[in-house]
Amino acid sequence: MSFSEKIISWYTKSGRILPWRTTKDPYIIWLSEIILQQTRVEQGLPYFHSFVTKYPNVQKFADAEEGDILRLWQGLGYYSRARNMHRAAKRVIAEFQGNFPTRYADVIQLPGIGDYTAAAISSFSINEKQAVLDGNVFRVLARCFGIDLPINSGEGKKVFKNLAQELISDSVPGLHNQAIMDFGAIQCKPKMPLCETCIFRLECVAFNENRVFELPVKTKGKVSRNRFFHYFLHEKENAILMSKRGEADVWANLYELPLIETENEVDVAELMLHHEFIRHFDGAELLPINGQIKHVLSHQNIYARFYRLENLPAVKEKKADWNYCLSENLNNLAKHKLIFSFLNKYIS
DNA sequence: AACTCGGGGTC
DNA sequence: GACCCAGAGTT
Repeated sequence: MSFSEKIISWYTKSGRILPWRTTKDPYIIWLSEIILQQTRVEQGLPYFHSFVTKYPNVQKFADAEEGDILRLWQGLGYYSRARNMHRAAKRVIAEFQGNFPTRYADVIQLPGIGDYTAAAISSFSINEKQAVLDGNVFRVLARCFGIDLPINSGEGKKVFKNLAQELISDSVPGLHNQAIMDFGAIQCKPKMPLCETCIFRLECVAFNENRVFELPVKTKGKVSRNRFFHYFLHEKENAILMSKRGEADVWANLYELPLIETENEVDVAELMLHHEFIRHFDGAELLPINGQIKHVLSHQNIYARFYRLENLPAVKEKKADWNYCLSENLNNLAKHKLIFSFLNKYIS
């Protein structure tokens, strides 16, 4: 039996049953694939259901407001995925007459769709022979074939891509892609892989050379930087002063509370002397609401503190991105996790 | 090639 | 705390 036949045989017995696997509709497949980028199946599942329900076809998606899409995406992270999806949907309407493309060469042109997602959509929808290369495939191939090239290097990506494309089934490439990814997720897991019951025990290079825990190899990236955020809760007549973030930084376009960022940790007295604080909130009392909250992102550690602004008759200089939002309308705004966790806890 | 972009699970 | 997850876009 070939590698492909073996892995498909494993999959038909032990694979997962997932809602997007029962369709050939490229739009539904696209929805699931974007949601699952760098996201666990269990984390993405509820979002998949809400998106399919609210936007059952690409026309509905294209017609939506970006704010509504972001709000539905709220809490999932990597928010540029949602914005790119909106742009992609509009282009499907304009350039493909609303028919979501299926060919690799077509879908890879759309924003938010790279090599992995193009291979997934084209192989799942029309069985185009395009091997997917995701974290699971890297791991399975690195171990089975004993490849120690870093998976995040240019050479490594090329070698793994060629190998994956060599191994893929001629007759059922879509099934093969599903199978190898499920195999990586369930059997050939990053930690505690199930080698004792593995169908590749006899030929797996890593297993036979006792190198399972060394593979795959990945070169380390830069260490996270630390940032210190100070958020201000200012309530006025059942409304809360909210701020919309810009395009450049994390959480682009999402709503939060007015923010002052400092280079280092500062206490309340220092914060009240900060030039931005004086510019906007001079004269107000500052009541710390909680201690320091550490919010970890993949590339930065955010140390956040929240303060209540008291006895502030009016904000002196209101930034353009600041607006009062009635508390009953807070749910209409797409907020990032740090903020909606805070609001859920401290605002009734 | 290196950096940036979230949030959550596992060990 | 370190690593990983159905990766992609920008510099």
